[in-house]
Amino acid sequence: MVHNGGMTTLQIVESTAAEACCTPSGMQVLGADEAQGKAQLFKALADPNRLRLLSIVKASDGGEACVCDLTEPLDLGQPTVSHHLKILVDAGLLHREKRGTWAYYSLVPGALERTADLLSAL
Amino acid sequence: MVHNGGMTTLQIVESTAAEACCTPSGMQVLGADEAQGKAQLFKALADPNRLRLLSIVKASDGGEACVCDLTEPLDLGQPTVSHHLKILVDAGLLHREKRGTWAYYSLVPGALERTADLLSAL
DNA sequence: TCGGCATATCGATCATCATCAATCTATCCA
DNA sequence: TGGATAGATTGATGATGATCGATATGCCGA
Repeated sequence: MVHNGGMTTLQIVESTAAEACCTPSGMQVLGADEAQGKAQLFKALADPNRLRLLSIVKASDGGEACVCDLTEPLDLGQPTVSHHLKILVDAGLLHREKRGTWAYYSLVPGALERTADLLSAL
Repeated sequence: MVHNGGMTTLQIVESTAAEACCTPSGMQVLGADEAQGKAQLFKALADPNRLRLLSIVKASDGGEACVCDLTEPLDLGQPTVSHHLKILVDAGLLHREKRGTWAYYSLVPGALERTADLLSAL
């Protein structure tokens, strides 16, 4: 609100869900739909155990780890770890590959960097 | 877990709460305390309305905005906006300056960039 | 000093989330 | 084929969070 009686110059840019992840060129401030999608990504990062999962996977030999690698260091039950991994996969941060009995998780290349860019581009 | 019967090579590095935000040089994976602190920061970003608040403040004239600038575009009640702003201030992302009756909020310089760096450095 | 305005805080409510125990599915091996 | 193992799914529970109405605080102008 401008206290000299003038109009505010802010422009709210709305967008459809389909284009929620690509930024319109003329955008001034984040629209509701884009904000929703980006918040979803940060929600995936807003848990200490999920941050540790990403860190352990990144530091693991070969850049991948299976669930049994991740249960012990986090001191969580296997279903809970599996649940967190699913959230990270759904967010596009982790990749899941099943080989035989084991499921191997690895970082999606560039995903963390793209997420970081979201912040600078806010 | 290494399936050839050998020991795992992962090292968990713990740290006290006091040093939760500075990364020890020899660190391999995120310890529980560091993860806690970093998750707290991402929690502040994990809400679409708070992302829009940051975006509006950043795009505002002079880089600052008061609560009455922010209530209308978000279509939220004033107490709710005030609540979100407090979370962003507590997270170190926004700065609050009271001038007369109005409270002006502005981005903490470099805060978003530092948060982005947390991701690349995971 | 008083009334009005901007903002903050409080208390309650409803929704979301993290976690676990139990169970299910799929794969491997004997 | 049957048992064992890795991982996913389900259902329940306790905790955390977003939102609002009501109220408190603090500042300004008459």
